[in-house]
Amino acid sequence: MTAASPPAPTRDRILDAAEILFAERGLAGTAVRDIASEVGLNPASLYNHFPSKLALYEAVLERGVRPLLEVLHDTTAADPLQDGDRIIEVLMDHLERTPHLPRLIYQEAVTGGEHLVRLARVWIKPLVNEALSVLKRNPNSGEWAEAEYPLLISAWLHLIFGHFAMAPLLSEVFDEDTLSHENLARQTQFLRKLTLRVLGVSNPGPQ
Amino acid sequence: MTAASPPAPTRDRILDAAEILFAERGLAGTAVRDIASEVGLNPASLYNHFPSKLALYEAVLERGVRPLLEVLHDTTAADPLQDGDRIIEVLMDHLERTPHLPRLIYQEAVTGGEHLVRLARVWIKPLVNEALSVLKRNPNSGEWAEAEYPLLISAWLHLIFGHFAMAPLLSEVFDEDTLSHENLARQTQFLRKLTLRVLGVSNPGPQ
Amino acid sequence: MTAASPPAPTRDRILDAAEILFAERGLAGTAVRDIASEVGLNPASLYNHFPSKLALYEAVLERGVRPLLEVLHDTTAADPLQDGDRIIEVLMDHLERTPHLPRLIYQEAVTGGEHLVRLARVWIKPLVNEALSVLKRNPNSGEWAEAEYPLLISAWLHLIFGHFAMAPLLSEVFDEDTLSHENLARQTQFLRKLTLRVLGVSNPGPQ
Amino acid sequence: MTAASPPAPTRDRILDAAEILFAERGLAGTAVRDIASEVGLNPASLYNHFPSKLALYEAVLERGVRPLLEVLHDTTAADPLQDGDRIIEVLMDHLERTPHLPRLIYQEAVTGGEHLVRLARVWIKPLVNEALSVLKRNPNSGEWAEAEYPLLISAWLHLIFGHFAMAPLLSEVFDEDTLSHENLARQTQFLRKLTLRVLGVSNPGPQ
DNA sequence: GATGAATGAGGATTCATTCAT
DNA sequence: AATGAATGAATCCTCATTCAT
Repeated sequence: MTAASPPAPTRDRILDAAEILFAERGLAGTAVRDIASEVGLNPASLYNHFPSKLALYEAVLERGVRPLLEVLHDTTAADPLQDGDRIIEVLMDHLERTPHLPRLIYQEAVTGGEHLVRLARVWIKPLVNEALSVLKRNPNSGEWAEAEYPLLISAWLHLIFGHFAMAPLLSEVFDEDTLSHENLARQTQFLRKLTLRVLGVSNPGPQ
Repeated sequence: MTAASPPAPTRDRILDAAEILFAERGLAGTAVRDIASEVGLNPASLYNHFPSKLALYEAVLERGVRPLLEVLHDTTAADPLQDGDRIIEVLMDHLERTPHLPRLIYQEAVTGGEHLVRLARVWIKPLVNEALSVLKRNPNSGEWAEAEYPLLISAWLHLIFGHFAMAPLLSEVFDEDTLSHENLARQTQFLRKLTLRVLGVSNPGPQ
Repeated sequence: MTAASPPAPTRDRILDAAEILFAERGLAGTAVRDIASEVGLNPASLYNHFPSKLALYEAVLERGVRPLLEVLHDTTAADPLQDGDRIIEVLMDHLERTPHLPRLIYQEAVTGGEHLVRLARVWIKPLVNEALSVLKRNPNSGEWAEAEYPLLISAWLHLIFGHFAMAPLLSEVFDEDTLSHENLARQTQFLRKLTLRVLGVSNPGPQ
Repeated sequence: MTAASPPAPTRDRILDAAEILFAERGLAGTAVRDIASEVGLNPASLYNHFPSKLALYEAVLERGVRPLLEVLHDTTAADPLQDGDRIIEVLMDHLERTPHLPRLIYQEAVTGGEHLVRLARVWIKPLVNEALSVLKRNPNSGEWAEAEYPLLISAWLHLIFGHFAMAPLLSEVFDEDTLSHENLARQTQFLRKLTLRVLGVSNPGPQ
C-alpha cells in the first residue's frame, strides 16, 4: 500500500503461490517443487518455513478461511436482524479479493478429505447455525417451513461460493471472465434480487 | 437385476471402481494401483483395458456425462415449453443413480483442466443455450431481464449439482446423509418450489 | 521363386521381422510385442513358434550365421589356394542378400553378450584358422610376418563386415545408400584391389 | 595422478560408470539402477545430476566424442600434409585411453538411432571432408581414383575403430586381450605399414 | 535462510510370459 | 495356431523430505 511496499516476506510468498496451486490442482496434484519454483526457491528452503507439505496446506486453508469467517461473524454481529442483503455484499466483496479460496474449499468439500471435518464442524457449522437463528428470527421468511431453512442456507452457499469456485467452467461456457469486477457486481445484484424474491419480502424497504 | 446377473465384464468393473476413486480423490490423488486393487486386479492387467490412467479417467468422464446429457436433451426435446419443473425431477432422479458424477465434474470444473474445455464447449454449452431459449420463450420469467438469464441458469446448476458435489461437506455440517433417498426427495421438492418462486409464476397451477 | 509363391509360413515371417528389429535395436531394445505386431500377430501367438524371446533371438542368429559360414567353407574348400579374391566376391554377394546379418553380428560383438562366445569359438574361430592356413600356404603374402597374419585377417573382416554393419552411419555421412547394388559392386572392386596391394602381389595374374 | 587426488565429483563418476555400461550393454540394455548402483548411489540421486537416462546417455556420448574430434582436428591442423601416419598414432593413443568410446559409437552406428544423424553430420562428416582434401593434395595416393577416396577413408575408419569396437569378439577369437598395450602398439605398427602400402608410397623412408 | 545432493517410498507403465478359450 | 486377459518383475522417473554446508 505504501509508495514502495517492501517485498513480501518469503513465508507469505510461499503461501501465496501455494494457495493458487492448491486451488488449481488440489493437494495431491500440487508438488512441493512446483510451489518452490513459483516462489523462486529451492524446495528444501521451503522446509525452513513450513514443517511439511501438509502443514503448508493447512496454513493456506487457515489463512484463507479465518478472515472469511471473521468478516461474516462481524457482519452478522453488527446487525443481527439483517435479511441477508448486507451479508451478500460483504461476502462477495471479500471473495473478490481472495478468489482462489472458494476453489480451495470446494476441492476439500468434494473430495471429503481429512480437513473437511474440521472445516465443517469448527468453521462452517457455527456459521450455519447463526444463519439459522437469523432466519428463525426473521418473519419475512415465513413462507418457508422451518424444516426448509437448512436447504435455504445450503442453496445460498451454493450460489455464492459456487460462482467463484466454478469460475473456470462458467467462464468457458459463457465466454467471458465471470470473475471480472463488472460481472461480480452483476452477480451481487442478482443474488440480492434473488434473495428478496425467495424470502418473499413484499416490500424490501430502504434498500 | 436378473436373478443371476452375469458378473460385470472387467472393463466395467474397472470403470466403476475408478469412478468412485476419482470422485473421491481426484485424478492426481488416485493411484492406478488402488483402482486395480479395488477390482481385485493386478495393476498391469488394467492396461489391457485402458491404455493409460488418463484414458481411463476420460472414459469414466465420458461414461458418466454422456447419459446425463442425453437424459437432459430428451427431456427438453419432449416438452420444450416446460418451466423447468419436469427437468428438475428428471435430473435429480438421474443423479441419484450416479451420485459420484457431479463430484467428478466439480473436480474438473474447479481445476480448470484440459477436459474442462471440452466438457464446457461440447457438452454444457449446448445445454445452456437450450435452457436460454426455453427461458426466452417463457413469458413467466418476465420479471427477469434477458441479461439475467445466464445468471439464472448458472444459479440453477449450482443448486442441483452443488447438492450432490458438496455432499461430503453438507453431510458433515448437517449431521445427516444429504444423499439419502429421503433427503433427495426433499431437495427436489425444495428446488421446484424455489424455481416457481424465482420465475415469479403467480399461479403455479396444479403442481 | 515360383510364379505364385505361397505365403511364407508364420515361423519364417516371425524370423524375418525379428531379424530386422534385432539388427536395428539389439536384443534388449526389441520388444516381443513389436516383433509380433510387425508380423500382425498377437504376442502370445509368437510363443506357439518359439519358446522364448531368447530362443527366437538365437534362431535368428543361427538362421543368418550358418549359411554364411557354409558359403565361406564351401568356397575355401573348393579352391584352397585362392588368394582371397574369389572369397571377397562370394562374401559380398551373400551379404548383399542378408544385409541385416552383419549388424546383428556387430551388436553381439560390441556388447560382448553371451552368444558371442559361441559365435566366436564355434563359428568364427575355425574360419579364421582356415584363413590363417591359406595365408601360410600362400607365398604371395611373404612381405608380412607370420605374426601379422591375424591382424591381416581382422582387418579384412573389419572391411567387409564393417561396410554392411556401419551402413546407417556411412550412408548418412556420404549422403548415399552405401548398400545399393551399385555401391556394393564398387566396394567389392575396391576390396579386391586393396587385397592385391596389401598382399603385395606383383602380378595378379588372370584375375 | 597426484599423491592424493580428490575424489571425482559425483557427476563424473556417474558419467564414468554410464560410459562403461552403455558401451557394454547399449542404451536399452542398461538400467538406470545399475549405473546408480555402480556409483554407489540411489537411482533417484542420479536425477539430481541428469534429467533423464537419455540426457545422461547423450552426455556420455558428448564427453567421449568431443575430445576425440578435437584431437583429430588439432593433428590435421598442425600438419596438413601428413600422410596419415601421424594421425594413426594420435588416434590409437587417444582411443587406448577411452577404449569404450568406439563401442559406444558402433552401437549408435549400427542402430541408426537419432543421435547418429548428429554424430554423422556434425562430427564425422567434417572430419571425413578434411581427410578427403588431405588425400587430394597428396600426390602419393595417385594410384587411387578420386572416386575411391571415400572408400579409402571408410576402410581406414573400419580398421581403427573396428579394432576397438570389436575387441570383445576379437579377444575371444584370438585368445588374447586385443586391447592390451602391447597389442595396441602392434596394431598401430600394422596400420602404419598397411597405410604406406595402400597409399602406394614407393619408399616409405625411415619408418 | 538458502541450497545441492541424497534417499526411501511410491507412481505410472512396460515387459516377457502364461493360460484358458 | 491364435487370442484376450492376467501377472510378477522390472523400468524410468517423481515425490516429500533430510542433511551437511
